[in-house]
Amino acid sequence: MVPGGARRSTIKQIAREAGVSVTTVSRALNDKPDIHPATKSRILSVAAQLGYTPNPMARGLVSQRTFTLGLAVRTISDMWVAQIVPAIEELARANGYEVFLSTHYADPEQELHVLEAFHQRYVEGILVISSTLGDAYPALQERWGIPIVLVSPLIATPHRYVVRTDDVGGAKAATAYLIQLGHRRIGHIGVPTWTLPGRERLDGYRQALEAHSLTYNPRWVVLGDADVTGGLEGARQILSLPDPPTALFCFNDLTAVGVLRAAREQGLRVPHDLSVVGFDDVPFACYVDPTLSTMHQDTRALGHQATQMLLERIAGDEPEAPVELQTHLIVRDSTAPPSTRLAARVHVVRPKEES
Amino acid sequence: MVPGGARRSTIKQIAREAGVSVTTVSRALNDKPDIHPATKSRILSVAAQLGYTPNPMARGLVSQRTFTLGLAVRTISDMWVAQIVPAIEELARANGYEVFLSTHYADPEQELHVLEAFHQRYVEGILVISSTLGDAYPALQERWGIPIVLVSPLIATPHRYVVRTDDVGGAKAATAYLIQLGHRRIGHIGVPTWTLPGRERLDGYRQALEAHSLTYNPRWVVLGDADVTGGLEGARQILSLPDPPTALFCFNDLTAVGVLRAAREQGLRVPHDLSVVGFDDVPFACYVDPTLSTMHQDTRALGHQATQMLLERIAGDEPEAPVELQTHLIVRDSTAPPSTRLAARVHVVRPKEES
DNA sequence: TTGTAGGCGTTATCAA
DNA sequence: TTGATAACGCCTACAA
Repeated sequence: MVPGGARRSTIKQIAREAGVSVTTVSRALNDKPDIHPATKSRILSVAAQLGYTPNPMARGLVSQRTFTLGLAVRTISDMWVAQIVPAIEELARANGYEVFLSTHYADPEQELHVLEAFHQRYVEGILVISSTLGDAYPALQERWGIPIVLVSPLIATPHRYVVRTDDVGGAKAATAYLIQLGHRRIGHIGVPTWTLPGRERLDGYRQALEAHSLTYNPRWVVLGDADVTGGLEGARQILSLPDPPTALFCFNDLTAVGVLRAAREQGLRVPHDLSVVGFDDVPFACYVDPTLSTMHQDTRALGHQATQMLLERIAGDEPEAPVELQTHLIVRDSTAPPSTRLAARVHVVRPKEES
Repeated sequence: MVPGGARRSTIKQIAREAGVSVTTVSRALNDKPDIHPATKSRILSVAAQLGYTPNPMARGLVSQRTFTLGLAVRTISDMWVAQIVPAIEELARANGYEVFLSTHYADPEQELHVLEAFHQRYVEGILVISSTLGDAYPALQERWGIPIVLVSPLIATPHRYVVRTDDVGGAKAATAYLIQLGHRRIGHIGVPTWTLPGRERLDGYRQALEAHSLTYNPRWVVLGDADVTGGLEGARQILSLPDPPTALFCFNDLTAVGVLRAAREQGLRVPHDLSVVGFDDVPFACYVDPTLSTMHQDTRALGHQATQMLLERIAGDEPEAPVELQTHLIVRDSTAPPSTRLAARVHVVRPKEES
């Protein structure tokens, strides 16, 4: 870098310039009592004129604080995550914290690396979205002496400090909604049950069926990847059954988009021939065709609450935990009462020349 | 936090434990010469056993280094950005740097705040994606004494240190491709020209038309927002013209998705009645229906090159700058040779366009 | 090959 | 109301 511009002013310089001691400068800068208003304002103006900014390292060295948080996410290229992150960053920043961001790609080994790197950087607290370390957190916390808060863990964990979505409830509500529309044959495109959300959304789905005395048909349930391809393949499989369901509750909006494609492949019109409900309510849910009915997650609240919890714990308080946020149903165009395929061919809802 | 786990070991403790001075410990830890292999290994094992991690603040205080980078992005909820960020983070981390992430929402005031916060945190360098401060960077760099590197600035800038995409070239290639398919009436759904990408993609579009002796029809160009709604509204306007184009080159994939919806609204089949080309090649480009032909941007390279440039400048080197990365066309299902449907709606066909 | 001493910029504890 | 002075943890001359 160009030399010359780099030199920073210190309290020592301010002290010299203002004709006082560094102690007095420190007092003025930190709004401490026992200082004459006149000297204080003089010092402040000198500081401003010198463009002084305190050195966080020097400060941290004595105060043992870094005002830094670590944030580990599975990937940033996930719209659900991408909505949570800014909420965290904003609240952290509003409290004087800066946040280190890192990706763990749902790999426990990588996650541990990331967390260790955070610890080495003396972060004051760690936030993990879609955590995969399960049992490890209480011990890590204890060992490192810093609080760890989990947002929607991917794996079940004994850790108390968790902010998550009520997946069971959301899945139940989504399924109940389909039942209420009149569907009796409802399938589920899910993800493996070793993941917490996968298991719980499946559970919610089953509970809703049970609550309405509908029998659970395992052939209407396919567990695959939590992306478009997963939804596509799962739906292909289910829709080629001799007795396919008339509605599908999908793990998330991505899988729902895959289902939409599969339906199109098979010449099924959504929602007329097939109703589809997603989960998450990511931004593009209202851009696909048809727009997606889905369970809305308040990602902003998720981020805020988690950060809040972390900051409270850093402050030494004991926040209420765990926190579970509710979802709510967003009805768009991918759901409707069931009809038979033949009837569907009579009504032309949308011009659809293909197939 | 639970007390007890918090205490960190220091070189002083290691020194005591190993029966040497702190200097010797420092030497051992930093691979300095002039130390007996035996003492070194003894010290190292003590350090390991104590779970020692150097205090970056103490270290930074003397070395004047933080090994921290600042990364300001417009928003993280943009798939294009979300692809660049991990590339930056990975390379930074591989070089021992941690990165602070912050959002500026394309607001110059907020961006300045963010950059100032970075400066106050003593970051060693700053990366800005979609920067909006235009003229300010050289002065900020000079004043703060730290390098700033821009990734695809939103606003034209005299700043040298820029890594960007060849927008003109990409737009030209996209348009040329449509021409080559046989289209003679090609429109553009763009964004305002006070943005650099907006202006350059429009320029590229016009250059391609000119190069093929096609006249530029201003009514076939609508500038709006760079999102789905922008594309939707722009396409509605253009497609309701008495003589609409048979192909549209869109500012990005989002606007292209909007165009797809508008086409559907009007009962137009893509690509049969209307060809659509996007820009960016974000992941969902191959999930929409029809899948989107688009100009691929190498977001990974964008992030890597920018980080590389920044690290080199931090190291005192003078990297080649600016860097411009090429795009390449991805042909999917949203483009085809023109057919007669829209042409039929044209009342007067100028002979020139028929050729 | 090792150790001593000084300082990085700041805050905290005392005494003046 | 102020100012020495001693930390905080680490590094780097310089001395031994």
